[in-house]
Amino acid sequence: MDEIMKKTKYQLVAEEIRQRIIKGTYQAKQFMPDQNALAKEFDVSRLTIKKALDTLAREGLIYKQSGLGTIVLGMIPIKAANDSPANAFDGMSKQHVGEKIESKIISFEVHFPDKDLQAKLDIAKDEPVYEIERLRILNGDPLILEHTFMPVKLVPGLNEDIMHQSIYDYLHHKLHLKFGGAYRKIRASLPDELDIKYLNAQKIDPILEFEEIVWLNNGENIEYSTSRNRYDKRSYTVLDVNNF
Amino acid sequence: MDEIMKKTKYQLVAEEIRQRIIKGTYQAKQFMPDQNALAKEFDVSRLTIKKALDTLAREGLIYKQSGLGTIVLGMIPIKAANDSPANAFDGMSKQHVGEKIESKIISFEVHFPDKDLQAKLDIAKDEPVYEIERLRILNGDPLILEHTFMPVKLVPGLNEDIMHQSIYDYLHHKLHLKFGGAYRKIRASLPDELDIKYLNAQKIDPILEFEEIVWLNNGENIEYSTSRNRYDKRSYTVLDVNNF
DNA sequence: GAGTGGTCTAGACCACATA
DNA sequence: ATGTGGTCTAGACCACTCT
Repeated sequence: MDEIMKKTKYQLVAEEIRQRIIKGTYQAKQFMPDQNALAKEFDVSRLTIKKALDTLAREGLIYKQSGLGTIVLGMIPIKAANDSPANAFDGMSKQHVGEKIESKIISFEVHFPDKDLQAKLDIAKDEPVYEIERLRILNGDPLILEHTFMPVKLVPGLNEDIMHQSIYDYLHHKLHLKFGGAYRKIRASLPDELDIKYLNAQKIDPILEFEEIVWLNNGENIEYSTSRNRYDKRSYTVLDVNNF
Repeated sequence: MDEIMKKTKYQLVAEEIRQRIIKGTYQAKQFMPDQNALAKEFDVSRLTIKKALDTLAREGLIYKQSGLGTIVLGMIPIKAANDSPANAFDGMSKQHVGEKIESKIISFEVHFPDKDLQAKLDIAKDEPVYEIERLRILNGDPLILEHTFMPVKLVPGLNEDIMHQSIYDYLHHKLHLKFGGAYRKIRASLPDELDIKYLNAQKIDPILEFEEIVWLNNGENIEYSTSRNRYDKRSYTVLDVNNF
């Protein structure tokens, strides 16, 4: 485990109900007990039950319908192991535990941001930024080519040693920064020279590209980056649920 | 407007605060008034304020940090007009109001599902399914090639006339079905013969592919589909926020 | 009409960040 | 120590779906 987290009541309730769904105590495509019954059983208020069910609904395990009841959805058949879940802030290391991750640094520069980058990072024109190109290698196979910009003032002491490991760990555990959120844009694109050189992409191999802005819990933008994935190695998943 | 919806208190509060952020009454990268002050001002309970702020946080307008306060994030610089938002259940028509949408039907068949499709739609092997291939054309340009499977029992009376218009409207307004949620998988892929023929894709043009399962509010799966987008025409956006 | 989930309140306590 | 947002309660009313 990463950190010891004190669980709240609704998290404990959610965990128990999740187990019941997985174990089949609550069958897929069937109604669960209603919120009042669950509140009585767990000896908590109905609102606490509702929060627990909200959590499970966001995971796609159940669907709540006002006036009707709560239906168990169960497992989703197109999920796969190499999907990156939509809400993943952890670095690659957390998504590929027990696998071998290497990083090759292609370039590492500092300069002033141009107009476009000033807007994306929301910084002044005289705020220096790091520009990093890094190749992430999973079990010996080139997987992602990252192109990252970060304000120097937010990431003091960044060096090649850190970049060979996990930048995420450095930000999180050494600098004690916390991520607030991220906005991602996903598209397909043609391979460029760098992709061909480093990702071993063929001239016609499409690239799955992510463009993203990440901000901290205090609202400052910490990163603007594009990352280019080999099309045959990665896909991305999103769960949309009504009424949230 | 599509439907007249009675707004709840927290939706009204959210709307007012959203306006204040847009108008600049609450400045980006600054703290908003705290929840108690807002509760007093709007004369509602603090929980109602919290629900309103949760809504805005999910939109990426603000970020809440326990022990600190609520920070206004403001507009996100990499958003663009042709992005499809992550939570879009509306058909294309709702996303492109005032633009000309046509549909060309490439094939329309009925048959029994194979093992794979039985799992994806969660139906028995003797439940007939529609199989539809449709080209969606926006303002004269081929945009999306859809390949859709739907159980016949859930969509009675489907015909070519409806498919030329909006299937979404037929499901929603004629059959009064309601979508519960969707699970989407996004990847880049190589163009196949159909893409080249109908999307006017070149042999090397990558395709942005969506694979999705959609379920109704009663938990039944209504659709399994793959849709293939011209890489230069569409991108997809996702907002991730911590603590939800 | 009966039963479901959604909203809302007033008040309480807790976890957390800053000073 | 103070103030923030997060959780939790008990009870109430509402909107919705099905019979």
